[in-house]
Formats: sequence, structure tokens, C-alpha cells
Amino acid sequence: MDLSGGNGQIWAMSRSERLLDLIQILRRHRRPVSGRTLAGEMGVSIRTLYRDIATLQGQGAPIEGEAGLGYVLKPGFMLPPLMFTDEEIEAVVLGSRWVAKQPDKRLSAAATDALAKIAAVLPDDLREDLDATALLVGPGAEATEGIDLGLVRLAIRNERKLGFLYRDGAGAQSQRMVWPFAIGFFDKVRVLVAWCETRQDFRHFRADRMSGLNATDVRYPRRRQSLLKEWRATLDTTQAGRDASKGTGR
Amino acid sequence: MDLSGGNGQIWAMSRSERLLDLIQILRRHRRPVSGRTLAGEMGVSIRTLYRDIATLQGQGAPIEGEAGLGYVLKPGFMLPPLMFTDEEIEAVVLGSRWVAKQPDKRLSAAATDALAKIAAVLPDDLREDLDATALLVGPGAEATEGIDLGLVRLAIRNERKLGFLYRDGAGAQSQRMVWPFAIGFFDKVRVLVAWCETRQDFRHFRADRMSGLNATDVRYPRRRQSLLKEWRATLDTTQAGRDASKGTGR
DNA sequence: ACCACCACTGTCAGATTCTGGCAGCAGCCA
DNA sequence: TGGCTGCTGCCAGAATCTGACAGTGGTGGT
Repeated sequence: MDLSGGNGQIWAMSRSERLLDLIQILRRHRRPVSGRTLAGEMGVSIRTLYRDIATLQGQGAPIEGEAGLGYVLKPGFMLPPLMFTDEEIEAVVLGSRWVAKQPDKRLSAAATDALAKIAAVLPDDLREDLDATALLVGPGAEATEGIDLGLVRLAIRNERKLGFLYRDGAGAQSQRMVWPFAIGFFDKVRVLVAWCETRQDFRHFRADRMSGLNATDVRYPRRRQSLLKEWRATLDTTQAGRDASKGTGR
Repeated sequence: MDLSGGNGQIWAMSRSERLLDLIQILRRHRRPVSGRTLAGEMGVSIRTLYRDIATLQGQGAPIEGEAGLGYVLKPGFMLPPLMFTDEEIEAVVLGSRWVAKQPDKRLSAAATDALAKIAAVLPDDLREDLDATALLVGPGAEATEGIDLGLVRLAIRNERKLGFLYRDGAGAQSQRMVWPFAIGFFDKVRVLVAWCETRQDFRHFRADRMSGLNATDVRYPRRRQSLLKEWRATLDTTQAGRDASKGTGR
């Protein structure tokens, strides 16, 4: 039942579990960590730690060690072994293909890469099944947007202010400076959800009406999570819980 | 680089690799296989085989053994450890959420389950990132279909004939018997691609115009893969390669 | 009832692997 | 230069894995 998500069991780590833990620990520190520290945190000798690191690198984990500094895990994440139903894989692959067809180039490329990685480890028969089961959204949804949504996603992740020119439904232009915290993918259009400094309120902006994007380095003074929560609360009271996102299950 | 997709290396299997191999072997045989056979196929003693099976079961693998029969792996698949970029996970999760909002109940449920499994093993920070990054297609795409697309997918997977009533664009009704081999997910409508016995040609059918589904037990006399290939060839000559599906990247 | 076959468990010695400590080399920084 | 660090080779002891044997209980066929 547990599937090696085992964080905090009764200390009987069987190497392979320890390796996953190592990655988890590395993820937490984003600054270089010394081998000795890591070894201490895992209750293991330095020598063994070196061996573990080597093993992980051998498996493709992007861990980099530099003398005099320590270890850094390049952004990324190792998914432990997971059991999926045929239909679950089908769903995941179908979804990824949809994303791969989205206009957002960076996301699209990421989806393609993910697909390749998944396909690489799939048994042949299943791969063939999948090949046949999903022909994707063709031309239809290719809304053309003048801006790079990848930059917007970056701004969201780093909690930076974002400036741009917005043309509203009536065609009126206005200059905006906002605190972006979420993106909605709708049928034909993507929507940025943000706190608008100009209007001092939550606003959403259709990506195809935005232009002149200006990704600043200025961090906005709130936590993204709390903005999101607050915004959702707003929705609940005004729209009677029209769920915009159920999230990953919490 | 290789990531334990290692099939056929120079025999230095480190248990964990062997376990993955075991699952692969089990997948191939869909009828019950005796422990002795499995042990032989992996070049390992029966006792060890039993231990390996126990380990896998302990990790959540749906392997069932019955005395007098052998072992069966309930349909499903174990994904080995995989490295993903942040953006790749983002893409996969976003895609899965899209699928989760699709009208096809079974697929939708599968997507939700897959999401739960992925979310369960994600470190907290990443999970929060994802929570914020994708608000999904809201009401928009909920095309109502009178048929259960799950049945259609099943017929495709098992290569069974499918009967139904079709109402074409002009409103004319007709009874069809087809060999289904693919489903296309378009913007607002899902499309079944099949060889139509009535018309003796490839046809596609909008799901919202189908009714009176009759999933037969009769296997159609062609391989799904070859039908798919042939159909694609048709497309290439008539439509100058309007790609309907690039597949998993091979 | 009988038998062959099978899944499954316990035990135990030998093989295999893992681990920790030590020594040594090389790169980075002050 | 010295201190810190990554990294490798080596080796003995610890931990784990493996194979063989013995035994239990369930299933299907004759």
C-alpha cells in the first residue's frame, strides 16, 4: 500500500529507499551542501554517501559536486517507482499530449520530453496501445498569443511583479503592474490571475489581450499561496463555488 | 542515461533491477505462470523468486498467486524511477487535470487517481507550486454525449466490432457496424475513427452523434495497428500530412 | 482417495554485497 | 600555504541475499 513514499518509518532503510531520501534532502537545500552534512543527516558514513551519490548519478540524477563547495541537485525531481493502471497511464499520456499541443512553447516542449521519458520505459504492447488511443486536438485551439507565457510562469514561480499592456473587452488600452499567482487554461484562451496594483484588486487577464510584457526582478510582498487562497475565497462567496481548480487533491 | 530500462545488459542484476524485470516478464504472459517458470526465466532459484514476489507485493504491486495455477499480474504497470524537470512534472500534472475534466467518466477517474498517486510522492514545495499553476478548463468543454466512451475504448483495446446508430450532419440516421481503432480528442467533441463495414471505408464519427451503442464480442479480422497505419497513410495523401497524432515520439 | 502440481514458510550455511575507516590525490578558496 | 571539499582504492567486518532442503496446505485431474 505504501509504495516507498515512506517518510519516517521505523528505520530499516534498504539502500534504494535511502537513495530516494538523499534526493529529497538535496531538494530541500538549494545551496550547495557538503557531503559530511548529508552523511550526517542520513546517519551514514561519508564513504557510503559518496557511493550513493555515484549510484544516483549513474542512474541519471542531475547531481553536481564541486570540490570546496558541496553538492547541488539541478532543478528536477525523481519520481519513485509507481504503480499505474493501464487507464491511468492512458490518462496521463493523453493529457501530456494535449499539453504538448499548447501554444506555450516551453510547456509544450516539457510535455514532449516527459512523454519521451515515459514512453522509453513502457513495455512495447502498452506503447502501441497508447499510440492508437489518442489522436490529439488538431488545429482548433491554437490561439495565437503575443506574449511568452513561459515568462509569466517564471514570474509566478519566483513571485515577481509583472508589467504589461492590456486591452480590455471594449478595446481600451491600459498599463498594468500586477502580482501574478496563477494561470488558468480554458478552452481557447489562457488567463492570468493576479493582484492588480493599478486597480488594487484581483483581476484576470486573457493572455491574447496582453502585450509588451515586462518581467521585473521585483519580488512582490505577499506569498503566492496566500494570494491564491484569498482569491479562491473571493470566488466562493461571489460565484457560489464555481470551482476553478480542485488542485492535486487537497 | 540509461535509467534501468536495462534490458539485456551483461548480467549484473542488482535485485532492484531484477524486480522490475520480474514485472515485465509477468506482463508478457497474461495467463497464470508458475513460479518455477518465472524462476527459470530469470536465472534464479524458486526460493528467491518467492522472496522477490513477496517484496513486490509489499511495495504495492498487484501480483496474485493461487495454488495449482500460478501468478498473475492484474492489469497495470510499474513505472521505474524517473527523473523529471520541474516543468515536465508541471506539464504532466496540467495535462492530467485536463483529462480529469473530460466528460468520459472512466478516463476522468483514472486521471484523478493518477494525479493522487503522483501528488503523494511529490515534495511539499513542488506540490504547492503545482496547486497554484493550473486552474483548469472550467465549464466550457463539457460536451454531453449519449454514449459511454469507455466502452468504445474497451472495444478498441480488444479489437472488437462495434455497432451503433449514427446521425450525420444532415440529420439522416443510419445503422453502422465498424472496426474501431482510435479516438480523437478535439476541442469540443470526441471522434471515433474506424473502418466502416457498411461503407467499406475509413470513417470518423462524432461521439455526440452516436447512440444505441452495441459492444459486440466479435473480434474484427485485422490488427488495430495496421488499420491505424493504413488510415494515416490515407490522411497523408489527401490532406498533405495534417498530423492527427505524432504518437509517443518514436 | 490419490497424485501431481502449486503457492508459501522456516531454517541455515555459503556467497554476495554493503559499509565504515583509512590513506591518498586533486580542485577550490582564503 | 593551509583548510575544506570531492573523489577513488583498499580491506576487514557487518549486513544482506541466495540456494537447497524440508514441510504445510490448497487445487485440479484421474
